[in-house]
Amino acid sequence: MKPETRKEEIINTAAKLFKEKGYSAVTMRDIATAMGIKAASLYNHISSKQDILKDIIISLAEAFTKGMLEIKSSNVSTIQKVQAVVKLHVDITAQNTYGMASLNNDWMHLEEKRDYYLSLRNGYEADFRSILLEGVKRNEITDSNVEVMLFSILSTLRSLYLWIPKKEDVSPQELSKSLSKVLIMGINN
Amino acid sequence: MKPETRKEEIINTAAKLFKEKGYSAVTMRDIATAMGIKAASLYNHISSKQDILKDIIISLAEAFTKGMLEIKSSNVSTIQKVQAVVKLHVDITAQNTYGMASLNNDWMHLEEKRDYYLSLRNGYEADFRSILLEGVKRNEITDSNVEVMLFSILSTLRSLYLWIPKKEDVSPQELSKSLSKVLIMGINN
DNA sequence: TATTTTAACTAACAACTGTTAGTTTGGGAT
DNA sequence: ATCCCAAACTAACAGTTGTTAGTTAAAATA
Repeated sequence: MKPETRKEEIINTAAKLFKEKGYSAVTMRDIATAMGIKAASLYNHISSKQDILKDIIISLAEAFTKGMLEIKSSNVSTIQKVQAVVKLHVDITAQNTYGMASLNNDWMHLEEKRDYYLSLRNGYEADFRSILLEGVKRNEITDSNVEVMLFSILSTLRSLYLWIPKKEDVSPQELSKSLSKVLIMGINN
Repeated sequence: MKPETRKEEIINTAAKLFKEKGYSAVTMRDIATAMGIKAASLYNHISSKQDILKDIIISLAEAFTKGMLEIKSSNVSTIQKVQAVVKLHVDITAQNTYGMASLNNDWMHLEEKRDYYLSLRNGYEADFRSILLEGVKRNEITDSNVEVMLFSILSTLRSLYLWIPKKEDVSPQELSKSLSKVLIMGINN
């Protein structure tokens, strides 16, 4: 089913530890011990500690960028686009909750790739903002503070990695649906 | 106006650095250099690195607990209670954005005080949950997934520390108001 | 003026960090 | 049987870590 390579095993083990303690607090010896080997053996598969972080973060960031590109170019209502963004986050996060922790909290420790990551992130935010602005223009979305809406929705979606593991009984489909409802309709009756 | 003690100066400098790189990546020498002194000199004022973290986090966590206690015991509508919770977060965060970063991201490095922090945090969440449940019972709040509402609102409020510094032109009053509106009424038109 | 306190300093420590070099082991291909 | 190679190992490195001990200069107190 899943012929996981040794390198992928290292990356997944590291991501799990990074989520618990953060990148800087995890040592190569921690990762190795968790796998039952010695730290030096890790270097048969990866080139540096930073390389592990890069592999975790960049692939996720590119997945988000790719997903946003499809949503942006789709010909549907603004509400449907927002629902698609919610689904994108739920799906990617459900598949890799550990990696999402690093994406959110450890990106500043990317050295060479930091600027590239930030450009992807800024582009993503800009795309989402323009979806919302278009929705206001089309009268599909309240004409109040778009920045606040953007911030509120993205904050919630970026925190999913903390919450999904605690609610394993909820399927991604259900979660996307109820989350979209709350974000779009609010909580009042 | 602000007769800041040397100890407070250390704590504020540390909090700023902790926000940028995380607790583990900041060294005592980093903190000292930022203040123009040597690392060993810090120990005339604080007892350990962990002690700095504890001072940052516990005071904030207790401020939230205290604020929630007042809201819980106030005799107002559920919507007004939610608005009060939003205001509580905006006010505390606006006053100490650096510390809020540690509260959110570095609490796992509290050693002796970790369990105490977690008990405050869990109590806070439980109180907020019971406010929402009461609102559903009173028909003030949609009878859909309360856990999703709780998660969504708290995620947004806990991310304020990232957003407030970028929008310095927005006053806490305005922010509380527009944020409450988005969280309660949603974004649809 | 004499004395105590505050808050800085230098020097050093033992432990830990990421990483490299060189070696060994065992299984698959020739 | 021989070779190859992936993947583990041991040993060690140079630099960094939080922290302590002991000292010093200036400011506050007596």
